[in-house]
Order: sequence, then C-alpha cells, then structure tokens
Amino acid sequence: MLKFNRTTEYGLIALRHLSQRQAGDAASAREIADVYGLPFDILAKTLQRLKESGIIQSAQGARGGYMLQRQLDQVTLAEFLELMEGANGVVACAETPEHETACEFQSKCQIHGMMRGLNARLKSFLSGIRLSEFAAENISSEPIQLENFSRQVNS
Amino acid sequence: MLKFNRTTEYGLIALRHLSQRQAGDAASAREIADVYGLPFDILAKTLQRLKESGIIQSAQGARGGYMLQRQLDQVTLAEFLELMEGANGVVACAETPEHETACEFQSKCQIHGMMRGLNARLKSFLSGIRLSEFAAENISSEPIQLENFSRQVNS
DNA sequence: GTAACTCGGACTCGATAAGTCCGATATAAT
DNA sequence: ATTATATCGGACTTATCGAGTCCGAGTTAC
Repeated sequence: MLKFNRTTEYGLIALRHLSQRQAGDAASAREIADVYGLPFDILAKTLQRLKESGIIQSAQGARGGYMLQRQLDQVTLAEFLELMEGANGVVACAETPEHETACEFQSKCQIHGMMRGLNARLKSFLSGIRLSEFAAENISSEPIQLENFSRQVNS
Repeated sequence: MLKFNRTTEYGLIALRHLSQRQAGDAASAREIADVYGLPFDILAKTLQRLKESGIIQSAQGARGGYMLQRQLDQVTLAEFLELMEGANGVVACAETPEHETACEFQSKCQIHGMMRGLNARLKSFLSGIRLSEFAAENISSEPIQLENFSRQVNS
C-alpha cells in the first residue's frame, strides 16, 4: 500500500531518539545505530540528509553528533516523505503539473485526471500527520538504555 | 509516497474500460491491451486475479472476455489495493496483529505502535475512496475507439 | 478443426533499494 | 602533536522484486 523504504524508517527511529534527549545533548550516528541495531553507514547518510534539510543540526568532531533543530510537530509526514523518498505520485504521471509529459500509454489511459486527484487527497492526508506523533509515548516499550552514551555536545 | 505498481494501474484502466461497456457486452484481454497499449500477458494475469476475487466475471472460449460483476461503487480502493498488491503495511511489522513477529530491530525501534496506528488511518483513508471515482467522466480524453471490438458475450 | 479466447506456470531481465567500503575532514581529550 | 571519535561524502557491490516474456493447456464459437 504505502511501504516506507528503509531510510525513512531509520529516519523516524532516529528522530524519535533525538527527541528524547535533553536540549543540547547530542547523539551520534554510532550511538543510534548501536542502540537499535541499524546499519551504521545507511543511518549516517540518512542523518546527513536530515541535517541538510534543516530538521536536525550536527556537531562535527569528537563528542559531536546530532540534535533536533526543528520541532517535530512542525514537520508533516508529507514533507518528511518527500524529503526521504522524493515526490513520487501514485503513478508516474500523477506528479506532473499537467499533461506536460505525455502519458506513457498514448494519452489513452484516461485515468490521469483521477490519479492526480487521488494524489492530491493523499498528500493532504499525509500533511495532516506530524512527526511528533511518532515520538509520542509508546504503549509497550522498555525505556531506552542510554548508559554511557549520554553527554553534552561540544560547544 | 504511495506508488501503485503496474498491475494496479492496468487493473484500474481495465475496470474503467469494462465499466463503459453495455451490460452483457464482454471485452477481451487482447482488446484492452490493444486499445491502451498495455502488455498483454501482464494484463491477462491481472484480469484473472480480478475475476478470482469476484470483481469481474469471465467467459471462456472464442468471443469470450470479461465483464463487471460487482458495481465499482461497491469496491473501495483499500480492498482493491490489498487484492492487487497484498496487505503491505507502511513498515513490515505494521500489518501484524500484535508483536507476534518480533521486531527486526530487537523490539527496540519503539515506533511499532505508531506505525500500526498510521497504517490503520491510511486504510481508513483508502476505504473512503471507491473505484467508481476512477471510472467517472474524464476531463480531457477522446472517446475510446472500440470499432469492431464491441460484441455480445457468449451464452 | 480451427481460430480466438481464458487460464496458469516458469522463466528472464532490469531497475533500484539496500548495504558495504574507503578516504577526507573536523574536533576534543590526553 | 597525537590519538580517538565524530561528521562528511563518493564509489562500489549486492540483493530484492517488480516487470515483462515465453509457452503450453483447456474452452468455446463458427
């Protein structure tokens, strides 16, 4: 139906993790990867993309890491998905403004208009969901073991 | 975001085509494939699946083909997608009833509950859309050329 | 009997998601 | 200054799965 790719999933896990830290308390990619058993390289790239988009900020060097920059209730799922996975419509032609790219099926498929409508409704739906919902308290989960991970970010 | 696969797209095109036929007037897989330039083999399999699910019915042999069986306003997009693409959740674990299959990330990811919630909301959204919407009159389209395709179904 | 269909499995191909590897740069602690 | 721990970022390999192809069998109208 709507299958998230891995980077999206990793990104949500990471954002949730960051949202649980005290302000000024950075978490490194290594830490997050270790806590959740995520592949480090992929997670690192994901965090970099989130940083480029301004959702999180980074501190380089030893004792560096990532911290939230924007409030998660200010980021919609629609925006996040578009950032992580690109603006893919329900069908290839659904994202184009008009029939500017001719329909692959010789403009005969006749469902183009309906697809664009559906796409707009879906985006509206996703825009009504904020990432803070994913960071809310969870029903069945043990507290995260932070142990010796927690510390202050470099100046 | 929510990218339909080809069979889903072909299925929608085919259903729209069938919905425009007179009652008792069957259309063959070959006809539909030719009209829209779709790959015959794939479309044929798609139609067979739609038939197995009871959305359309088939008539075998020469002059056979497919006709609608259910009204398209009785089929929701959620049902159709589940039929065509399987019941895939936003993440792999989102579709399982509870934590019956242990989370891939050692049950630490903590977003499982939220994912299930999102999945439920998405399904609700898709359940509010009926396939008849895709068969509605289109804005910019020439009438389909049926020519010598139109004929009666075998008894 | 033959042509035009549905039916259905098995197989190949290609795009791309997913993961790996490696080096460069930055910073804090010692 | 040296070392350890970070971000940064490109290039590459691998795995997965959607998409398409091929082929044979069964059914029915003419």
